[in-house]
Amino acid sequence: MNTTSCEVKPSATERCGCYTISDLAKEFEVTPRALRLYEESGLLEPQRDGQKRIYSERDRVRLRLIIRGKRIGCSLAEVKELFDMYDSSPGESGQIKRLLEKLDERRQALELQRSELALSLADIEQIEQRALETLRELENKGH
Amino acid sequence: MNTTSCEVKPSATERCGCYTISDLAKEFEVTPRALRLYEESGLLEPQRDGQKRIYSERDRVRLRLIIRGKRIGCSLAEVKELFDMYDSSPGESGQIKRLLEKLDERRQALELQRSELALSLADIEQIEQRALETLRELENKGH
DNA sequence: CGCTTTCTTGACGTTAACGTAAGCGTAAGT
DNA sequence: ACTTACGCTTACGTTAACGTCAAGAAAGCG
Ligand SMILES: [Zn+2]
Ligand SMILES: [Zn+2]
Ligand SMILES: [Zn+2]
Ligand SMILES: [Zn+2]
Repeated sequence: MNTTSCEVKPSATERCGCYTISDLAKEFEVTPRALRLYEESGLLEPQRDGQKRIYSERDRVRLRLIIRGKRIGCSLAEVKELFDMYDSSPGESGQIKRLLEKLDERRQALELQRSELALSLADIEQIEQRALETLRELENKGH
Repeated sequence: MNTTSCEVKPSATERCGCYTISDLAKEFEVTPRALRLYEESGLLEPQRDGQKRIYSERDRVRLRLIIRGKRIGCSLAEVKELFDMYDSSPGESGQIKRLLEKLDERRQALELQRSELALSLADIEQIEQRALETLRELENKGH
């Protein structure tokens, strides 16, 4: 951010660690609308300078996690579930164990995905081979 | 199917290769509604006995492919695209080349997915390790 | 001062892939 | 003949994750 309205008043040489909504939107190639949605879904909690949202470094880290989660097929609700557990766990060993269970669930899902993905790649290879054969036959006929 | 209304009149010892909508629905654990949607989307073309749909072995094979496609994140539209190309290609070398291109596209997408999936698994491992450490510390304090 | 940009809060629109009836016909069992 | 099961079409409902306006507030600029 680094504007006059920024509370932090950093030195000239270093960034203050504040981001506007479009700062993060550009950096992560998402729209401001998406960021507001993530907030509405309880995934981000930016501070306010008047009405304007001010995102901290922590928000930025979380946003990275959200996007990573989305890319592996997690819904926003699932991401929130993980965030909540991770937030509330420090201290409670029960929560940590539940977190570990959730992680195991997700890992199993991922490994299932991986094996199906391998099958699909094999399928593609097979179709490709047959298509290549057909192509060669066609070219031989051409002579 | 193997009913009196079946056109095929197979011998008693072998199945005729006809399936009702609920036959396939049960076998693949999808609803009849889904099968009708796949038909509406141009992915299945069952014959009719009056109004009733009669699915052939070919339809069954396609259904398997549809489901496999869905599980790796293909939309119905993408599946249809592949079906169409695969159907129209026999003979046309141009079509075959386009098919090969499409296959390459999909493989690239799959391999991207695979690498992101690997990253995610690594992430999970890391969080798991930290959680386990925290857990051990808590248990040590308990004594 | 007006102009432009960037932000805000609604609120409604969109797409995919079905779910969920409503209302009716047909077939099999008893 | 009555019931139960299954199937059909038509059509509206649902969820997720945004997109797309509209209308207005604050702030920098010449
Ligand atoms: Zn700042
Ligand atoms: Zn190959
Ligand atoms: Zn039959
Ligand atoms: Zn481990």
